[in-house]
Amino acid sequence: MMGRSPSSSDENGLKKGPWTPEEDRKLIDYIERNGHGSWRALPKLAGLNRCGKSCRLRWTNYLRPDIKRGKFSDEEEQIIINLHAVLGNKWSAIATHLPGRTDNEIKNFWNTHLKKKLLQMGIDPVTHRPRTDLCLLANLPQLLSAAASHFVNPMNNNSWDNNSLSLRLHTDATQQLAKLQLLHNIVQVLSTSPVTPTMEALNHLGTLPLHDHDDHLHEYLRMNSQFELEGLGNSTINLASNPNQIPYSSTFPSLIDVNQPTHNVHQPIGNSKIFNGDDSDGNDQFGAIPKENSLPPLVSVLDSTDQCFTVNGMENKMNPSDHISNPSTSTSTTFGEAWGELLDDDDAGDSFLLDLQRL
DNA sequence: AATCAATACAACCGCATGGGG
DNA sequence: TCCCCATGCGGTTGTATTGAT
Repeated sequence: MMGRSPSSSDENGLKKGPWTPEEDRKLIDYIERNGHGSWRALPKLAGLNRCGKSCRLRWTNYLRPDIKRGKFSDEEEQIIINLHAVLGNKWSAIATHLPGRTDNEIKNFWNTHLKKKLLQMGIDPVTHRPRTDLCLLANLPQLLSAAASHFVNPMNNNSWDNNSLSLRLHTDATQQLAKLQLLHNIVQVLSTSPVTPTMEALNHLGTLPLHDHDDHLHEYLRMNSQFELEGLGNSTINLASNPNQIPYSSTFPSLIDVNQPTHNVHQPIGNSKIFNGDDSDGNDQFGAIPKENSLPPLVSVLDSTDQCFTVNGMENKMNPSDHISNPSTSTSTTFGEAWGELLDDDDAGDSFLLDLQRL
């Protein structure tokens, strides 16, 4: 299709550049009859004026019969993102989790689509952590919009077939990773924002029931915001900045250690093993997470007086008590309900995020 | 309709790795 | 232990295609 000039050839007179249908046919015919054997010897035996390496690449990246062609599904996309967060640019390792996809295809898809998508979500595609080189508040609507689509439950997607149980289970695990990472991003944006209503909204997290399967979320929220989530009722939410606060990363690791190369830095959540492929021997896949990875402490609502914030150059003044004292206000209620939906893992996301956007 | 820029992706390059002698 | 060779892998390039102006 595309590629190098068809007229190019190397110093040995071997052809380079795009393959012709005739060359493809010769290569396929030979391999189907004889297997590839020695790639170096293959071109001569197959009647091809190509180097063995070129033949190998053509076969493995394009002609192999088990290659799955066409667009990446949402599930595949999610798996790639989450595996990349864990494995870094180990395209071949990622490819082992996506049957029919080549490392080259995944790499190209990452570079042309997913990197940009993550950037739009406010996530650094290298570290998978929130970007700090932009005005996060200004980008919050985009972040939430991206999150809304991100949280659409893939289990309800018709694209699953009956033979994809492994992929489905895998996605389930990576989905949890994705959620946690995105929650991390959102909380980070909210917690670093001086805008009072976001803190008010976060207050209502404390009233939410959590589900057994959301232990990680539970722990994440606890460590990030110092909420007392269990048996909270109407008890006070401690949002105060605490100098002794345990960095969440020390007990609940970020998915990514921004300070380390991405290929050897990641910890599984809790003790769970998430991936069962080639890289799950656990020897040195998961390293320690430095303390710099912690979120900044949240601002105390209780201590706050009138707070000023600026959006798009306009100064606003909010009295947090207006919101805290009235939990029935629409933003508070919808945030809490929606957060519950999010944690409920069913119809996660849309209403919650839309409500959050209104804050 | 023409031009330019952005995108997509096959293919290439060069280094890394592992096995055999 | 060292060297050579075959293959694997990740990064980059080059060009056809698509979209915007």
